[in-house]
Amino acid sequence: MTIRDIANAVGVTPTTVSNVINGNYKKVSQKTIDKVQKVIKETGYIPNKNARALVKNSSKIIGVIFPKTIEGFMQNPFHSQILTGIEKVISAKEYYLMIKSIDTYEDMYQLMQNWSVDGFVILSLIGYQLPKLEKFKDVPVVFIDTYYEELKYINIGSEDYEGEYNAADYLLEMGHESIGFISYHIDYPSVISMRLNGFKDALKNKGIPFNHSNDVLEIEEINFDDAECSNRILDFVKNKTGICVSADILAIEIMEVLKDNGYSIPDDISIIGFDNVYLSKLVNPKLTTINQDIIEKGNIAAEKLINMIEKKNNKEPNIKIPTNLVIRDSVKKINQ
Amino acid sequence: MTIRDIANAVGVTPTTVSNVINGNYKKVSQKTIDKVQKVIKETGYIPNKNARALVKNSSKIIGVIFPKTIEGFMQNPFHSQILTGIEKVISAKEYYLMIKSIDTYEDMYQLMQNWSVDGFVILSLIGYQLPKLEKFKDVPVVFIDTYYEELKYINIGSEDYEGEYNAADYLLEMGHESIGFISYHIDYPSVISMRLNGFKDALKNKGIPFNHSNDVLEIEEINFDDAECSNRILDFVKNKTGICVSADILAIEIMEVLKDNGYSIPDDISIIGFDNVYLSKLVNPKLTTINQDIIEKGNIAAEKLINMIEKKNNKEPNIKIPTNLVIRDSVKKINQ
DNA sequence: CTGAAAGCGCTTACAG
DNA sequence: CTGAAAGCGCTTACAG
Repeated sequence: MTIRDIANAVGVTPTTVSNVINGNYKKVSQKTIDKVQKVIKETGYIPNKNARALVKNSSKIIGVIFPKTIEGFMQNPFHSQILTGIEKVISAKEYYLMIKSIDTYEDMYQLMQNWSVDGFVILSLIGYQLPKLEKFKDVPVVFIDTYYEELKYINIGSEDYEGEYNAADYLLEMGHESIGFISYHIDYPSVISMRLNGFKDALKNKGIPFNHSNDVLEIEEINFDDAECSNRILDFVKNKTGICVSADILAIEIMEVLKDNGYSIPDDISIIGFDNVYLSKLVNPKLTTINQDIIEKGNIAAEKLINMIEKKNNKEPNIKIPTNLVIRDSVKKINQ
Repeated sequence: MTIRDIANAVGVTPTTVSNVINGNYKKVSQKTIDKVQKVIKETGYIPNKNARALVKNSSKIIGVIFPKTIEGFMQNPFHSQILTGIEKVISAKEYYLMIKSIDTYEDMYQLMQNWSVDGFVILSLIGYQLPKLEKFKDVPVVFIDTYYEELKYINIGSEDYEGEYNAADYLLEMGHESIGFISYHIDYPSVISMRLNGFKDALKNKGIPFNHSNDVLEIEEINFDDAECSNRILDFVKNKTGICVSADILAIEIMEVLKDNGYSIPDDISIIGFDNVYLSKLVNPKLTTINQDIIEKGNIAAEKLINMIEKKNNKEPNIKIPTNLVIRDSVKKINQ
């Protein structure tokens, strides 16, 4: 069933049918509009989007790009919450959602040109991976959690520095004097490196010395069956009373390792996370953490992108989602 | 940049370029193939997929359909694990992934016809929602976790009946004699109703009476701040020593409610879940549950669908992923 | 207000 | 082995 079939059934031309479908009502008489809409309704005709995209060079498709991760695409609860936020807005605004997890930007160009994708949301990609950005010139892009000095595109981030500053400061205020920072591999600049900066400055402002090799532990992946992995953590923790972990998921796994090795939390060691994922209030002890509204982050990213697409507006400002401390049960007050 | 530009640059016609792009090598001399590929490489030309989809009436897009849920699209860890499995296969086979969460099937038809989607994976939809299936005749569809007698399409499910039978039987074997079943709203037939059947038959085979209104509790949604919700759970649990919960996520929330109300698990009450989501080994106590390989389920769904698309094969058999009991810390042995 | 015609960028018989 | 031509289903100036 094509636009021509409808035209024949009504007794008009495809031009006229196209005009009513596209709401160009000034060009068509009310009588014709009614007839055409009636037939469309009766037949259940749906226009072919490929044909339309071909001629308009625009598809109403929004591409969402995730980094390929070890544990797999959506296994990261942070990613799935972001996607929840994005999907909600995209579907409300009647766009389509195409998803791809990529290793390199080449894969993304393909997607872009292939389908005349109208815009992209790009998640958590490391700055130095960014290619010459000129290639994007024509397609609106919104980044999420990407730090990159030369980034010419809007980024939706969080108060990473401020949040981790507050996390460390809270530990300090609770009487901890020897605290450490644990994270996944640290790229520079990145969400994690900004959080580390916040951690360092909190120490500095309280006059506590910082020594990277003693106070920072990078972990690729927690493997519960790997003694070496556990040992690195146990070793790191030995002379400390509190730990800032750069992400809740990692914090929760570290708590598991510690508990499995006889540590009691927070009595033996205090832990504070970051993100406030859904999980963090379900674990034991409930995780004290830094909250950010992840779904809202997805919402904003999608809204800004659609703004850029529809208003041809490329000067949307960067946005930082606020963070705040959520006190639960994983940090203990130390008597000084 | 179009196929015509490439043709001009090489000094051939679009027909020839199209043939080398599509691998019709018998129709082109090696010399020409080389020249065309060289220019394509140099220019970074990527064919327009919309044009191709328009003429071939096929897009290499696979649509994945999720039910709209209260908590939001990807907030359900079960859904995100399925998607992880699907995405892996789809991207390995060089298909594209379009995602939509829907309320009704109408939305799905749109997607299908709009983009000439090659096939669908449809998740967790309730049988009675299914429309007259003839509409699908032309498009391969794979269902996941859909029970429907007249389902003419392949379904990838799990051993829901067997799994819950084993869960209940395990509780019984551990000496529990008064046990209940808690789930979200029960549709018939559905994953949950099949699990309930397994629960009932386990009781029956041990000669224990079953009374629906006393032994089954349906909950729409856990609201931690709603006293009425907590009270229903506390009430239900009062005269029981063990509970089978139809899904880990729900089991974990119920444990929270019980713990908040002074229950100690498993000492005061034993809980067993279903699904073995990632979370279940991170909560306290670690949840005893029925394992199913959710990612594998996604993999299989995508593989079967692509088989159907490429082999024009509609006779793929239904598949049931096996389940098995995973004993952790949320069930206590009772002395009789 | 309506229609004829060209064109979006491909693919595919068909002729040579 | 190569090319001319038609067509996929739309939209969009343009003429009337």
